[in-house]
Amino acid sequence: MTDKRLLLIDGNSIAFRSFFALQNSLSRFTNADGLHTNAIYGFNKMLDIILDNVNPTDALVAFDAGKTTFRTKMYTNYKGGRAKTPSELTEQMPYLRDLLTGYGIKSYELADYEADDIIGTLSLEAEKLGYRVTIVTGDRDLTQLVSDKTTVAVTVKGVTEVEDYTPEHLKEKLGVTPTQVIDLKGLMGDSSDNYPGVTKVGEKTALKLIDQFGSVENLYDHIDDLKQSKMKEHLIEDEDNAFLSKKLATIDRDSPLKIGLDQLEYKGINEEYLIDFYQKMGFKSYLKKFQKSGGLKEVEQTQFQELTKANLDKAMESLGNEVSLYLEMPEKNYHLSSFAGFVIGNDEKWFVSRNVELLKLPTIKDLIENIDVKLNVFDSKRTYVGLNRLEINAQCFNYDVLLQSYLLDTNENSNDLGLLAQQHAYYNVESDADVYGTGAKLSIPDDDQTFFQHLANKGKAIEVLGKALDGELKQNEQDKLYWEIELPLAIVLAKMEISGIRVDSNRLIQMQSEFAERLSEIEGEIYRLAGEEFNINSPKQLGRILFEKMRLPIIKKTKTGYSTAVDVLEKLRGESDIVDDILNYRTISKIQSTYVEGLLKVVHSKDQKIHTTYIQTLTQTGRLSSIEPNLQNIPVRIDEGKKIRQAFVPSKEGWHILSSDYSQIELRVLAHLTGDKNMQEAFIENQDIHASTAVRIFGLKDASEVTPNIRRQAKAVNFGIVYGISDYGLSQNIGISRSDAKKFIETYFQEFPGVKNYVDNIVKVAKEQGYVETISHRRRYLPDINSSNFSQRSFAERTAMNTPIQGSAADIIKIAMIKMQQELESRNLKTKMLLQVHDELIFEVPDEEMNEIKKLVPSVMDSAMKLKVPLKVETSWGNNWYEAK
DNA sequence: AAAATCACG
DNA sequence: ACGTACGTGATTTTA
Repeated sequence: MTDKRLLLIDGNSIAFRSFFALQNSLSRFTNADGLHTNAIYGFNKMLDIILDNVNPTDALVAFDAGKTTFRTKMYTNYKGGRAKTPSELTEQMPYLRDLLTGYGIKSYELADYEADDIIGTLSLEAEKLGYRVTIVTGDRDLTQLVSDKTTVAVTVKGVTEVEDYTPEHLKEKLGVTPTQVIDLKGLMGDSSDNYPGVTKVGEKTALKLIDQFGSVENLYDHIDDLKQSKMKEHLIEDEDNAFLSKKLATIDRDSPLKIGLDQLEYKGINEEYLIDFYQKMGFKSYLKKFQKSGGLKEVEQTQFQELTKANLDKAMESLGNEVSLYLEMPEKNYHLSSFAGFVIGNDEKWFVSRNVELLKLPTIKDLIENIDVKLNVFDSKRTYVGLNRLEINAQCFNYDVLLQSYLLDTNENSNDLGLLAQQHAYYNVESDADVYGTGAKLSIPDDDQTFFQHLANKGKAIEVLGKALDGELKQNEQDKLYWEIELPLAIVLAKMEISGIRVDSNRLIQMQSEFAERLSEIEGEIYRLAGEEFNINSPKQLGRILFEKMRLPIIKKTKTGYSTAVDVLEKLRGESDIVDDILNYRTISKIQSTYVEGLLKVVHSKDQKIHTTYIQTLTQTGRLSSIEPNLQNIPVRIDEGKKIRQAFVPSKEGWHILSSDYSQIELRVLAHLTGDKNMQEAFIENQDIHASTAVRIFGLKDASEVTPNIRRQAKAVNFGIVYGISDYGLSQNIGISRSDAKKFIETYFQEFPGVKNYVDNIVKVAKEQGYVETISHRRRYLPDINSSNFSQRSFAERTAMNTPIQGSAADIIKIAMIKMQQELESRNLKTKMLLQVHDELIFEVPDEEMNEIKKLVPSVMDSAMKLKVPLKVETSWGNNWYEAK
């Protein structure tokens, strides 16, 4: 006897399972080279679980060798008609072999044979020698191999859960013996392998027949015993098929392998190889395991010295005119965060301290404020704001590694320098998460050595990466984008955040009690109509009331139950008065919780202002985003919500709020990018663009024939074009049939041939180069553009159309903001730029500057970039944001 | 942590 | 036949 345990894995089958299990997150699983990695990741996960369970002494992963096998010779249609394997999976197959090498597991394939046959042959051999065998597959056919020595683990859903088949389990579940699995397949056939079996005989019937006769052979020996039935006719007619199918289903347990059991020893993981592989694949979670076990390559530690008052002057003197600086603010919100310490230095000289007060001392402050000293940082906006809070005014930022990385690839924007460095193949700095912990456990180490070392490593990482990424930006022709737009913008944004916007808290508090009163009224009415009290905020409970208790028609379902979203409720309006009450309740409670109460929470008590944080390195298109709080989605469409804007007031008595917004900027960018003459003409002649679109697509004589409804439809078409149009989307949006929507789009493309041409071309460009660009060479990669998955590919195609439009509009307003800030400063104006809302800039203006500003702002904005059509800017002002509209 | 909903451009 | 409009963030409930 032996205590050997052999693990046999059906490689193709598990790869397929892994791929499809993680198909929804396909786009999240790509490495730096754009290779998809979901199947590899899933395979790895499965391996870990299986190895842990089986603890094998020997192991092998068997793969299918190619398209043709001895089975295709028997039956040409074997596995015919199968959908082609998605290219996203095919490209991963070679790397699976590398993964297995890293795990110390042999992989094997044999011409003319399938993985099943390899597994069948080896398991039989092993059984003879007394091994225990475990077979892992996603294919239940292999259960024909189970025995008292061999278990077959079939994946249930995904790859993490398996069902273990033993002879007993097989009997219990299907009532058959292992060899009868073959008879079963013979009778029922296999649609995925494309062999027929007997007509109209499925699993149920086949099991019944096997229970009765034991085998296909015996069944046909006694076929006359069956009483006359359709089934009997089919059995007789398809006798050949039954035997053929049985043969096809039979695993060859004597295939001519050129590998023997003695070569399958499971050697265990090759750490160095696997770490290298994981780094190539970008598998951070797997890499982490090694870090914990201490197996990861040693981080090269940067030398440092603690900075003190005593050595400060000499230290700064040694640094020259380019330094890297990292100011550690552990909390996310840097307007409020504590300061944990800093590192400053270059080359081999790195100085660290926990005491940020040192930064205020002359030599170091002078260095940072010296316009000739270049500062390399990670996140210049954060650093600027932090230093500003210490009353230090940073002057000359140079490399901002976060910003550079984001411009190179919008997805590489981690706020953790260590993680971001990894994405650029720099490993000599750990992630903050590893050194400081995360969530509730986040804390700066008490131990100086640990903390200082990490800071020093960060300084070095910035120095090395800043230079490297600068080179990459040049290669991509993105250097102007970085130096002339994004880097200067970071400081403009920092100044806007620091200025903040004054909020009249008393106004909000007054609104709070008004809304509270109305909410409780509506609440009472809803409870009365529903006949009971329940949580109106819970879609689940609301769904039960509306669709079960009150029996309103079900319009739409979500993953978890009934949908109660606005578009559904709107259709139910006539059914019961409760619907209107719910809609009202929703509107008001949204305003109350998110805006009235939400904003009150983030007003700084010190200055009665809100200081948002703009995120410059997040969106896929180049827009900004705004958090804590989001000041880019303050209500405006519904008057009740819009009143929130009354609480946004100037910071000084007698000043006004002024707002300027670009009119139709995205359609103007579209007219520019597409070069469409008809569209350009409309803008050059300053026509109402939606009306003129309506004239064209509805074949009207002139604008006088455009009714509001027709204009509304044309407007929806224009939006559709910008979003990457589909007939379905348009039909849903304006409530017309899909075929009508299709006609609209066709007519649109006839009338605007330049647009049609652009749409076709941009998709082609995206497919060829893998990314699209804005006017300023902002880049967005589209890894799914060649996907075999229709919906992923379609999504990528729509984003290919939309991103250059939305992104170029973002470029334009960013340029305008930089010029605007320059003008305000060079003219020594007191006016402050406060907010940006994608196509709109908001200022607070002292009365004496109003005349100048109301001309200056639009003129800077409309001249920000020269397009083939004019840019149009509309301006208004008032005592608060509500009035400035 | 994910899902549902709804606020904005 | 597939299953959709593009880009965001905050709040609440639920698993």
